[in-house]
Amino acid sequence: MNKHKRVSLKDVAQFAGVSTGTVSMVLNKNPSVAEKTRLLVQQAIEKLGYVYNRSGAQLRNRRTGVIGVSICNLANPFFAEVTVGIEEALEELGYALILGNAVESVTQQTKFLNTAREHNVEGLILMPAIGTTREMVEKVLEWQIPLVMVSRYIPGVKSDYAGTDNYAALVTATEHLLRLGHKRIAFVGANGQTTTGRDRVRGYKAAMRSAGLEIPPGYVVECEASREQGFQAVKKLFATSEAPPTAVACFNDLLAFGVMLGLRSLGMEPGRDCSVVGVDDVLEAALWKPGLTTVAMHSQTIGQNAGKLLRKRLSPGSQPPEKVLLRPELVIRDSSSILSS
Amino acid sequence: MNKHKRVSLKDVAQFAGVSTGTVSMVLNKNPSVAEKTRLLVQQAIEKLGYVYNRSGAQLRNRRTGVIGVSICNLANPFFAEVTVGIEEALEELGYALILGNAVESVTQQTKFLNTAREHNVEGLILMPAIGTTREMVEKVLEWQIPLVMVSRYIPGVKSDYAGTDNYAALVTATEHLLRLGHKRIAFVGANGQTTTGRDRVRGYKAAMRSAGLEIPPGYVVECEASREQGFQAVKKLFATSEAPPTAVACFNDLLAFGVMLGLRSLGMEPGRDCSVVGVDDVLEAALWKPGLTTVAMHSQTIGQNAGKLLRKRLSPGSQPPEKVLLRPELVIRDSSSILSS
DNA sequence: CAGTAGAATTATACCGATTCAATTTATTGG
DNA sequence: CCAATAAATTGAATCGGTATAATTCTACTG
Repeated sequence: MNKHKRVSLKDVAQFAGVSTGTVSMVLNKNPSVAEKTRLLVQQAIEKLGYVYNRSGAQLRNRRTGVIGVSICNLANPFFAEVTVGIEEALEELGYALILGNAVESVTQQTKFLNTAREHNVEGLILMPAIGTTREMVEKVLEWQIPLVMVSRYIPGVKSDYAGTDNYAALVTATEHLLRLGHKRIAFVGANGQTTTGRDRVRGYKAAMRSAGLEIPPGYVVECEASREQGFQAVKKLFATSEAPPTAVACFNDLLAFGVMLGLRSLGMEPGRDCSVVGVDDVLEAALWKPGLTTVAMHSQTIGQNAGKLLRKRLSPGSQPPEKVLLRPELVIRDSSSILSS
Repeated sequence: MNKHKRVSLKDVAQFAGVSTGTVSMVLNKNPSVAEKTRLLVQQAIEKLGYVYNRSGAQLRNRRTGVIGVSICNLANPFFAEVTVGIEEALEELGYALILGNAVESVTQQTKFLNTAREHNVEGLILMPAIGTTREMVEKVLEWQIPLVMVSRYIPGVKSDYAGTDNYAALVTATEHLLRLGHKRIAFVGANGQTTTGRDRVRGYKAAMRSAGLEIPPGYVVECEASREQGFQAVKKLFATSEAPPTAVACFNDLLAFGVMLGLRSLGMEPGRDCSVVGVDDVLEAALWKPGLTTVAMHSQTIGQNAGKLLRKRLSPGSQPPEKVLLRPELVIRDSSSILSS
């Protein structure tokens, strides 16, 4: 109502004829306030159009109700989906998210983490950007702010972690192709920059090895996880190898999309002439033609788990760091099929 | 360094042997502090490991350095990209973003906007969720917090707005097809739930009308924006109409991909037997065979513009609300061609 | 060298809520 | 009906900065 000066708790108290302490208790649903006065205060709040001011509160009682979330790359649908899960889990508990997009730059990431600290976040969720070192994270841990790492981890760092088993994901994907009779299986998207990348390549190699298969040279294509790079990778794969692969396991769905498009541009039909398997099961995967066979990483659930871990960490009593690893799940669609010939 | 009690500005002042006011001035880069004392204070800050506490500051000087961003649906890559742009523009100015994902629910949206207000955000950026009414937005405007709407708008609401001209996008797309000689042009993906949807259909219809063409019944297909729906839409389009279209303008690229696949499944080659045009210019568009002719909407730039508008609105002096509409840009590839026959 | 403009610094009230010991009011048992 | 106890309320100190008026320190002029 009032145009110029914001209504403060003091104004409400005055209007209702009680003390500020009482109003505060009403706002915090303190049971030791009489029903009669509670109503009185509530009416005053209504009447004056009072808006709770967290700045005042948080100064006194260190609780800001804010969580910092550092995202390695928000433009990547996978991490966007993880973020959705985090938001969902924490919003429910009344927390607000302050969010930073590192765009895979540790400088940006550090800058954001420092800002978050100044804003007195009660907890931090970190999807480490490429190049994040153990030292960096340990410095943050010294701040004594509850920290949960998500999706990627940093070896040796003692902290909560939520993710999906990347190693198992590529074992699953590769074994699926093996079961369909494929033997010449390539891997597109090798990338040693993150744990995610390293674990996935390891999974692929392990599955091939335990099937007793050699990986021909050139079958492991290093590249970034984008559609274009997948598109390029296929060309390389089919141009140079004497014996072209009959199936391609990809680092993630984005790459798989690129690979499928690349196959088409070479006159091959994905799923028929060459099987393609992705990882992530982003929303789009089901909408492709052919539908992409992929390994669901449950991005949104990862986010929710991160939220839950943080919630545990925020409540009093200190437990040792916990790692919550989801089991990846094979989703069979039409981009993979039995090897014919 | 200190383990238990956080170092405050007062501690720094004491250690450096100056007053709190001086320390505050150093922190705020106030030029009227002597170089000598500035260094002294800086050293003390370093030594004690002081961390700036915004809670204290914002209480006094109403500046929180926080902007609230309400996203209609973060899982949608288009809006995620817009968010990236917003982050980029505001992070640069030292603002932190508090973020809410409405998931297309006005209840969630309202809840978030209220929280943001309690957190004393200095500005709000709103991508309205489906079902947002004029009344809702006008209530927010009454809060006197600078507000910028993005991508979608609410007719009749007086506020800053950043987006790309959706009407022009479909005029451009349709006129491109008309120039190629097409007359029987269908539209796939009509959807009246958002201004985006309504404006695009309007653009298509206007272009057809000003070319003096009637739109045959069944030529405007209502459906959701997914590949699968595009795939289905084509079948409907070619099954029921006596005179099948020679070109299809689509609500967005995703649908266009579905349409292209649908055409193939009917034995037609997109770009040769039927032209297809999309909207958005997602990364994939260039990789398809044939490359998708589309209208670039520059999602990230929209976000940056929103950030810039807000920055203007935050600086003193009140101008009338401003609408920044990007000009969509036609990107011609191979999915559209001259009408032969 | 006095006088003074200007630069640098300080002291203190203040922002808006919370907290908790102290006080007032209500309730109950004898 | 009073004392004892429980319930409800109050008031002032407090959190950590910032603003500003007042003050001290410098440097320069005539």
